[in-house]
Amino acid sequence: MRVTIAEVARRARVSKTTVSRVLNNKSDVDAATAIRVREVIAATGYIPSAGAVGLARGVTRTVGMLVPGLTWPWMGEVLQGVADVVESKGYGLLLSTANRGADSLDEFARQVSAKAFDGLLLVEPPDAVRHLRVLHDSGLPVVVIDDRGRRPAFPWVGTDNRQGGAAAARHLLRTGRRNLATVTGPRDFGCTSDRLNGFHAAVLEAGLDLDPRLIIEGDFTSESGEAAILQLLATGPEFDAVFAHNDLTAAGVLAGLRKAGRTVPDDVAVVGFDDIPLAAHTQPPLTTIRQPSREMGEAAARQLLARLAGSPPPDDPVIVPTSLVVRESSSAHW
Amino acid sequence: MRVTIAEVARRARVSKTTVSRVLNNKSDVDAATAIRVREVIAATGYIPSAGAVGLARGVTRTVGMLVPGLTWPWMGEVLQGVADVVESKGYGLLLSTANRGADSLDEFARQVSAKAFDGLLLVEPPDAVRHLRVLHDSGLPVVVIDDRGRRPAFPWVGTDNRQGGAAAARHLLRTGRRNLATVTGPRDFGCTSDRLNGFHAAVLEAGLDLDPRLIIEGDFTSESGEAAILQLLATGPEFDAVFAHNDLTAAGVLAGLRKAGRTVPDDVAVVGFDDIPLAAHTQPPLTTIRQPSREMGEAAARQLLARLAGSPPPDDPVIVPTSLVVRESSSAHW
DNA sequence: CTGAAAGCGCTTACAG
DNA sequence: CTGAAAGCGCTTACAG
Repeated sequence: MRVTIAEVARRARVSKTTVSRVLNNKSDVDAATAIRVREVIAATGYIPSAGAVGLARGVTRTVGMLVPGLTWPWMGEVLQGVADVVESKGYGLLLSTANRGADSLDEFARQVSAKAFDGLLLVEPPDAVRHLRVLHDSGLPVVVIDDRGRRPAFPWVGTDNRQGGAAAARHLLRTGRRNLATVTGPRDFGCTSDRLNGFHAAVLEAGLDLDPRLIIEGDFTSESGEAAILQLLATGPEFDAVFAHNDLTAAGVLAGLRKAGRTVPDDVAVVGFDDIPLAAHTQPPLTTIRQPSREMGEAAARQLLARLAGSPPPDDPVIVPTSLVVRESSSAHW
Repeated sequence: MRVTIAEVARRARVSKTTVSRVLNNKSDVDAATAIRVREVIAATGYIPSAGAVGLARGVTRTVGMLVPGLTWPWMGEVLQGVADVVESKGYGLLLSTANRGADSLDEFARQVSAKAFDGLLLVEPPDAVRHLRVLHDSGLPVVVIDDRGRRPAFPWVGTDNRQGGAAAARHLLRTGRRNLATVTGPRDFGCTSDRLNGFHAAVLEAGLDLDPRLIIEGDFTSESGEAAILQLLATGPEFDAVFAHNDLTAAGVLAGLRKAGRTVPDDVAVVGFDDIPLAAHTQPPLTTIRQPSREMGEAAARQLLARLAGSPPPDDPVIVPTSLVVRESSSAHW
């Protein structure tokens, strides 16, 4: 039989009110009484029922997290960042997936309405916009973790895609490359245009320009990277470097170059984006722009918990900077 | 203001009892009354509070999941498998991490005691044994997802490591390899001995044997794979194939062979274990024994939900079979 | 077929 | 410093 507050009260010969007071460290309890109650608590191993506390207080000490899918390469890092701060504050983490489309979103909307959590972390899903109305209406605190570079109506944390694109260009130029090709992400993603704009701006800054024929749209898969390279080699002008908008695409670029007999980095340098685990194990290992997934998770969780603790929503998004990770796919051999 | 059952009852001019009945599809409600109540529910968007229902029913419709860490390469697949079945049954998933050591386990034990969930999925953590006592005592239904090949005291789902090891050996022998080296996982992991035993048995079956000098203990990191190869090349007998006990180690093996100037697969064939995303992108792409992580997650979740629905605990563990994935690191060029 | 009442396990004014 | 009582939002005998 589970021990309840009533049982503890009985054994300590006090009221439930008093037990509740020592449980919550209210100051006005006689020292001796408090000690007696604490002894009973320790002896019985009593832990208040989360559900009952939640109902009485109107708060669950749980945060929800909705992710588009769990198998994306950087999701583990994001989750770990979130879990670390959420757990260290004694909150629970209720995880939901938008993996099964409308069904999952409906199920999720139920959880929101059922007040199953106090706040929500949202890793921006493809098309949840319609469903997000529920969130607004419910007045639930939300922080979005944005991997797409859209500008949501909620507080959000993102990374500096523009800056990352610029860093890629500068690195390539610094190591002597002049004819830069790009395999982008899907055109309608905000991060794609940010990465491309930053890349372009840095090239202009150096007094050079990008050849539009060397910009190919990909879709973030390695297949699209390989296809882009084969197309460039067949029909495009010469190039001595490729900036791929993510590492998977870059891996495809590497494969395409290998098939075509081009050497990396001697003939062509390759730079990716993300720094997923894969990047260190391609051949050659991939130079890339590290996306700080874990830090983004941590920052988002911290921001949400701050709101739950009463802070007002921040005016500005949190932007965690990218960083350049140099590996062999771009090292200058000259 | 949140709408409650009382509000619905008032608007529908019935008692809360009746509303509760139609909510839970009890049969004995007048058809017309039921319709009226449903209309009010639809009009107000009423969803019962999860916390209140849980308190009244003594059940949370949430399952807990404790994982050693979120950044392991195959964890995403396991999580997705679990999430898919848990969500499809309308359960919530409360995720906890043992990442911060004793602290996290304590925090987790509190959640268990606080009855925050109805059942638990446990991805076997390094040393949670001591803490697991809480679980037993609490009478909480538990299913463990076992990546270590230990034999826990709970119902569990695992994969057939022995069979996987055997498949690796048979594949290598079938493609003409005769001098088989192995880089194992840590010696005290059950999966290490299972994989090694299966491998060895298949070799014996073919009328051959393993040279003990060609068996090196690794620790599941790519560094250990690379180190093992360099050591073998320096001091060991010749070999024409390597079976690494996971893909990360295999990636290190590939790197070591490359540095030593050995060609894969011509000089040496390499087979890994797991089939993490990396495996398709090494150079050459890695032949490996696929560990069915997602299926394991699904199976475990299904089993747990069955128990929550009243099924007795199964006598036997669920063993999801491995499968051989042939890529270029082992294709016979002869 | 329907409702009043008790109960789930807590917290929180309120009164003393 | 302490306790009786009401309340959080549901469900479930019980009675009719």
